[in-house]
Amino acid sequence: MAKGDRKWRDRFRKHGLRFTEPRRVILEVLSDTIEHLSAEEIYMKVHKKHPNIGLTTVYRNLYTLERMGIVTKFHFGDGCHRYELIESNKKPDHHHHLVCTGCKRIIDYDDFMDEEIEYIKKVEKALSRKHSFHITDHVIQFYGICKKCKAA
Amino acid sequence: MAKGDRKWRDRFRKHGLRFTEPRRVILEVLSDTIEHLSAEEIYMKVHKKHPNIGLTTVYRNLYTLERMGIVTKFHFGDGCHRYELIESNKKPDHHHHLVCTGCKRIIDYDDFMDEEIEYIKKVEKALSRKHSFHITDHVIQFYGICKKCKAA
DNA sequence: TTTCTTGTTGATAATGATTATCAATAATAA
DNA sequence: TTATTATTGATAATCATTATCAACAAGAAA
Repeated sequence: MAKGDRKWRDRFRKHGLRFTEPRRVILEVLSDTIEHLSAEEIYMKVHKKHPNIGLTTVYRNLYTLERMGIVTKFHFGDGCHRYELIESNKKPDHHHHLVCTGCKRIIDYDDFMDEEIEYIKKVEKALSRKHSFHITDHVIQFYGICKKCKAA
Repeated sequence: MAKGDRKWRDRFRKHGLRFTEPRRVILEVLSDTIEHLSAEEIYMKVHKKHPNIGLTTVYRNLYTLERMGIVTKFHFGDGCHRYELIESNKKPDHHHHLVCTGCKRIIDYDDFMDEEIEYIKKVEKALSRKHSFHITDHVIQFYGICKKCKAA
């Protein structure tokens, strides 16, 4: 077992779960991409490496990984969910998404994160006071037209 | 035809569309609520007034209204889309949503809109320069636990 | 080791929201 | 009045996601 895998195994152990081959492969696929893959797309990449791993297993484990706080599930308005590894060495830790309504491409961006965090904090404080609402998460997404689609 | 209806009729006309009874009723339902109704929920309310209007018609017209810029479609992560009238006399023009992950209730809020607009503007400018991306819309949502669910 | 418990898997069927199809109908234009 | 075009409602189809369930495999207990 590779060194990185041992880490994963321990992480699963803590939740009383096992670090299986399908889980290893799914994490591998997610680690190797900067894209925002859907369950179906993940399944296809997984399938190339291990043709015996089924789609159900992919769905099931994406849910597991989500609960474990390892992946995040997004909805960009194209009829399916898309998944992203939270701790990826291919992406900035905290970032948001730019969705092109033309070609559906998704661009990560992480500018003005300080300003954003400042703004979010302010809102959180006000909301917890005004509505006694305890914020645990937020989603910020931008929609528009990318360079290519503008030219076309 | 009521005075308000004439306005709607003209608006549809401009798009080469007709202001029909199903459309009138759907708009009526949306105007009369502060909730964030799903297509199914809208259909049920519409159905009470006009039992002959079908679910398909509701879906179709919500799409039409969306394209016309009259309603906005949201996705709060509960497996369906929810619709809101853009120009409603029951809601502030610009607002965001607080989603309780416990009871799924959605709270509108419109605090700190100035700060937000300031922040958004900054991001828009930077993005258009950096990625030549032209932003047309954005989504900001907060997830957390509401008062009731916290107590329970 | 053997046995027992429990997590995991893959195939299949089921669900639920949304869309496509299509003939019938109603509104508008010619 | 007729021709055109938008609209409708019912039905079937689609697509992503979940539930079911028997077979299997890893780890714990004996």
